[in-house]
Amino acid sequence: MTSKLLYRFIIKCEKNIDLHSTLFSGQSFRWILNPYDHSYSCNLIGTSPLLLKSISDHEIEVISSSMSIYGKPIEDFITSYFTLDIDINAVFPDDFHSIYPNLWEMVKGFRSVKVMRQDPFEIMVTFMCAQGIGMHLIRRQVEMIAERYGEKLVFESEHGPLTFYSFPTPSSLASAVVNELAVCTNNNRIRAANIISMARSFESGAMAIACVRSGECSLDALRDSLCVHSGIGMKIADCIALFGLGRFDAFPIDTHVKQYLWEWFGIEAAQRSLTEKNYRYLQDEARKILGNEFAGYAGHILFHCWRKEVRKMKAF
DNA sequence: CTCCAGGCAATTG
DNA sequence: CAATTGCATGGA
Repeated sequence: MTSKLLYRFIIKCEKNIDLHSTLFSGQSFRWILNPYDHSYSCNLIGTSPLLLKSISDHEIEVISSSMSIYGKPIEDFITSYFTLDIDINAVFPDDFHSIYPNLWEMVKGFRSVKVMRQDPFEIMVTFMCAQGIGMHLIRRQVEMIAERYGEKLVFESEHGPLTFYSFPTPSSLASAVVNELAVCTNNNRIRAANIISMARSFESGAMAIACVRSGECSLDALRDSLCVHSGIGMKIADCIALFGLGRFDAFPIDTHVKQYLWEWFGIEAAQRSLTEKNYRYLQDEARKILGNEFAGYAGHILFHCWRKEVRKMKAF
């Protein structure tokens, strides 16, 4: 099936946005970098492929065969997806730079990284694949899931055909077989079964309802409704809230966050293991430093800065 | 060879 | 409570 790319949009951003860092900062696992022209491409659930390219620090070129995505005009979708509506100056507390001047020198260069408002179901699946393995393997799993269970679309570009796979719908994964899905999940059958079970719940309504109400309820209540499902613990529930449900107050703590809470902020409890009690305690401590409203947004910028500047991690 | 990668759940002391 | 173990693979 081949169709032509028809529509071209230029999105203007008031603030600087670094597309590459944003798309490869560890929150999105399936954007592809096109080496020919340094554009980025992805095919979301039930949409036509999306091609993005930086025109300047303040402009993004968007090419799509459709005028809208998820029922929104492209401009509105991009603004929401990349949270261009969020004022970066409101993300870190006003006194942060004066309390941590040395840290701020390093962190401020990463403020163009955006936390995105991604699709809840896609985020659930991808972060359920992110347990105890490296970023490289996580990306491979998500790519394989899309190739095997998504819809194939081929577009003709000036450089030749480009093949895309949409992210699978909930019903597509709900009807998957454990042994076949496990091929895509690092041969981990437990993980595959958990994803199938979650997809069925999403399809039948329980998870969908939790998502619809996610903006109104407390963070604790939202996390509890997500943690009901096998394979979703507190960390992944917080990731779903932050990256998939636009809850920028959610503050997931993983090995990297744990490390910088000790190294940068001297929180001694961060040296101990992440038991449930300690996890909650560390979140409270983090909110004292980063505030409540954008704790997770700021935390992700710190996460990306830690991995790249301190750990010197090269992998996406 | 060992250790660690964006953990979770079940078991044991 | 806290600590340990199985789940799986690959790269440093």
